[in-house]
Amino acid sequence: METHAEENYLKVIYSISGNCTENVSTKIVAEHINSKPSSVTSMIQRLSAKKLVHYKKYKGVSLTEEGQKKALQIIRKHRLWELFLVEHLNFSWSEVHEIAEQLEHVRSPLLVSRLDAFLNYPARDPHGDIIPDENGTIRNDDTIMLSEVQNNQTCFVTCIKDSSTEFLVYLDNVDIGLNTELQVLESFLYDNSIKAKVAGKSIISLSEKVCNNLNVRLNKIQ
Amino acid sequence: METHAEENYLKVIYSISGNCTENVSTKIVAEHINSKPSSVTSMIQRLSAKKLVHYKKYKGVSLTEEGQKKALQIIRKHRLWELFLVEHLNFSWSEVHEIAEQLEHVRSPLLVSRLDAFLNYPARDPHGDIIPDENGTIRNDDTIMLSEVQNNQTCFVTCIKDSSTEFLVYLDNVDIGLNTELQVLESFLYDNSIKAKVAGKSIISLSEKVCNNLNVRLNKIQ
DNA sequence: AATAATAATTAGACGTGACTAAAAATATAG
DNA sequence: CTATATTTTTAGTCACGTCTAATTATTATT
Repeated sequence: METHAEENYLKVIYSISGNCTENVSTKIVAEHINSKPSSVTSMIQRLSAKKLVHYKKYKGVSLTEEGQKKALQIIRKHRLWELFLVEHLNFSWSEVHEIAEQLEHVRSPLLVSRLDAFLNYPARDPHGDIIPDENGTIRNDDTIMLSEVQNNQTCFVTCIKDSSTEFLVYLDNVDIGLNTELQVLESFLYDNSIKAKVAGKSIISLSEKVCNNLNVRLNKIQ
Repeated sequence: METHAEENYLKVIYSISGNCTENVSTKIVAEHINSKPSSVTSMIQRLSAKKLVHYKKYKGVSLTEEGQKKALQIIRKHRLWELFLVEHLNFSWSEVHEIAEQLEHVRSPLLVSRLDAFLNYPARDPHGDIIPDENGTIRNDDTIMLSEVQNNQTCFVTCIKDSSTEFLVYLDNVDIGLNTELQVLESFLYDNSIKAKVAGKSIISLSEKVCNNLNVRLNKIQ
């Protein structure tokens, strides 16, 4: 049984390292969780004692199988609640993150499966992220980063990876959302920015950071 | 801004003393919250410093206006979530308490009002308790305790005051639930138990404790 | 390879919230 | 109205989770 804080650490470590479970530095975790490296170290040591992370002093941290499973349970809950909030309580997709951060810690396996059923066993949350199943499995898909798309190819946004308010506000401003069509016109090696046509209308420039935080699919229908 | 523990104390103090905000002893609070009197004292002192309770050493504790308002906000959330769980996620009324204890601490005024709207501004939760409004006001009603009903009067259960699993299991067992018809046949001064006809069918004996924990209404339709 | 810069860890402190054991106050009984 | 029983409070400890400051490793630079 994990505390809320422990659950948050697992979730953040997962979201930084992804499925590949590479080693993550104390500093990066601290930045993501809005705390200090020393706090991270002490928590990491506790998680290590619980065998939820692999940890070697000065060598960074990675999730154990067990830790990853727990992280994915939290992420599953987070995404199910987000979808509930958007679909049934009329929240917009940019408002739900903070509330879901709280709801994700509610402990009741039955509640999660009932919510899943209520939402009709959804595949993705309102940001387009795949919702892990009860076992923590994530269905494969053909999604790539916008930065990987070739010139003149057209693609569709499937996932906003960075869920910071700043990014969401930016995207609203340039009229990019889930399923928006993007045609890559030019890529600039100089700063890895691209020029793209948004929804067949406006032409704008997108920075490297933006391109790395948008996932897209080349074929329209999934 | 209160912690979860503080919120739980406010809620328990309210549910012991009720709207009359009478003084409550340390020991009683400790029993309700499943902790020790010394722990209660230290929390009470903190709540007192925050001006959420009136407290004089050795004289018990009562909620301030502010404290009562906060307590009612928590109770409002608790009851709204309980209703949501029963009406939309197919939980039975005896299963929801524990989950609602967690959901009630989710902090988001917008979420509460959206949930309220989603549930169509309900007046009562699945146990028959009145749901306080946004201002913490509880609508008056004509509910009395079963122990106050005269012989040969017929009444209908409006509220199960004790929400312990033991009591709920007991009620299931004797086929008493919300809105069940009860006809009081005899009252025994010896132990304040009564003999009653349940739903016009079985005749059973109900202890004083049971009679004090069931609220009823004399007219059928509220 | 030695030094400077950066990152990670430890040490020590603090607030929260609980506990036990002991002391103080209040209530009850003879 | 004492003596006893009960309740309440205080004192001291502990785990969680955070912080700052100081120390130790690692990495980058020259």
